[in-house]
Amino acid sequence: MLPRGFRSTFLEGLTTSEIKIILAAARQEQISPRQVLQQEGDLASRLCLLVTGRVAAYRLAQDGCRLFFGWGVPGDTFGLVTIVRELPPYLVTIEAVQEGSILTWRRASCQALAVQYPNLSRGMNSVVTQYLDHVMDVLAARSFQTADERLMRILLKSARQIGRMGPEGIALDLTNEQLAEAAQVSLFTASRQLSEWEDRGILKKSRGKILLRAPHHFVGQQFGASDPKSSETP
Amino acid sequence: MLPRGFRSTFLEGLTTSEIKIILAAARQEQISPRQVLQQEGDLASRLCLLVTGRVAAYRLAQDGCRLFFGWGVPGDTFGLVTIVRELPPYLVTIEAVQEGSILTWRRASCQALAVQYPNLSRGMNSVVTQYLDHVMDVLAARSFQTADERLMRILLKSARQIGRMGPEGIALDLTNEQLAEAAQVSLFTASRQLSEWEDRGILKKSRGKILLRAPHHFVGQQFGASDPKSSETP
DNA sequence: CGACTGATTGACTGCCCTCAAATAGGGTGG
DNA sequence: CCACCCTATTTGAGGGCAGTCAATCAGTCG
Repeated sequence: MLPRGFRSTFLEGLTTSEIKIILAAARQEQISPRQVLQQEGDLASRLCLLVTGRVAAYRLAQDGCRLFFGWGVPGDTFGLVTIVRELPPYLVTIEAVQEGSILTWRRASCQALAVQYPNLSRGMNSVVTQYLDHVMDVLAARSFQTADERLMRILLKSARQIGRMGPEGIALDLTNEQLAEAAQVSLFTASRQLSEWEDRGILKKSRGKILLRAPHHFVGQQFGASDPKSSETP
Repeated sequence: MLPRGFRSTFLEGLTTSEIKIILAAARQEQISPRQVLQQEGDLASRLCLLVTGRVAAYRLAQDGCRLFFGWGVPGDTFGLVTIVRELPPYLVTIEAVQEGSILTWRRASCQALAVQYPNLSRGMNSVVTQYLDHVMDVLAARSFQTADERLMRILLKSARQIGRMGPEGIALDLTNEQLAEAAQVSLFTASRQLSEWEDRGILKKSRGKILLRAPHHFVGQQFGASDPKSSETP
């Protein structure tokens, strides 16, 4: 039911047999680009585990501007708000950006499972905590970093999350627009900065794709962006 | 042990007798201004419930700049990361800004309680989810609102959280500096804007205090800042 | 070979931060 | 009661980062 090598914070700490039971309670579903898995504000009725594919998490401002929070990759979970008591609305919109598949649990079902398996409950807690940490990082970046630094940050983060390792470097399937949105930078600023980096040989651009050449060369250089936790080298 | 009328998301859904048992496992402690209850990055060893007083939650940037996330008021809980599995670091620093008192649980103790009382586990989940929602709101404000709008947003939010109702309006114990930090605005921008609002009669300033006159007059006026959920009037 | 979407480039603008210097509160000690 | 100090606050001038706008260019797909 799950691909080989599948890892998920959500299921961490559970035994194989427990996982089997929990998965048995789920429904599998295919997803396609532009499909909305959950909509911010709708009543939270189900919890999703992304099995394959890629999704985007964002909020809509009143003027229609999207506030992007991050990508979701296999192993990530959405709609965790489902298990709190008062039938609350989803906090963010989740939209598929690639073909893929998800597992879903209905509200009652995952509440029951959470009570029965404390480790599942803890897993959910871990996931929400990770999201909290991540959003605080994004806020810190938005507050203290320049547009260029944020852009590099996103490039490196995306490389780790959705990059495909190749002989010439790490390939990313991202348009300038997606990159700009993720880095909270205007489309033009992104284009300019990427061009400059291309001139410097740091990366190579093509339509809808970025090739990061040997990112280890410039990780942790002047960009405090890579990973604040691991950059404290004693 | 708890003041009359004490409410906390953390303890919601628990019976009185359950609460009694859970509180019995806690240690009470007094806190004073500038005292740090937990430090970002330290290993999470205890969970705190604020009983009385006021605290601030923030992160430190590498250059020492503080990134303020919000106030904590009685009923709020901190260090929830304590209950995840891998003995992780605290996500934020919590610092007292007023005299007050807290209840604390040690790691092992609250993990055991969480397993025994699923409703406590759910309560923790609710709290973390609320924080996540809040931080996403702050990020949205930072991204889409002007300095003035953010300032007004903080004024209104603070009024609800820590305002004291009086005959002339709502009194807030906040310095310009605290306000500026919370709104992610420079001290000077804050001062200027507050002066303008004072001229318009919207508020009255004195050293370290703000008096909001009849805030219902300008809530939801040109400021999309008040409360995005309730401002969607059909 | 069009048509469409994605990307580029330059010029301009504006919000808001920075810096410097002055001003005012409010408590303290004489 | 007054002089004093420390901190909070004000005000103006100047500048820079990055966003907006408009127009053009390039790559892909039918």
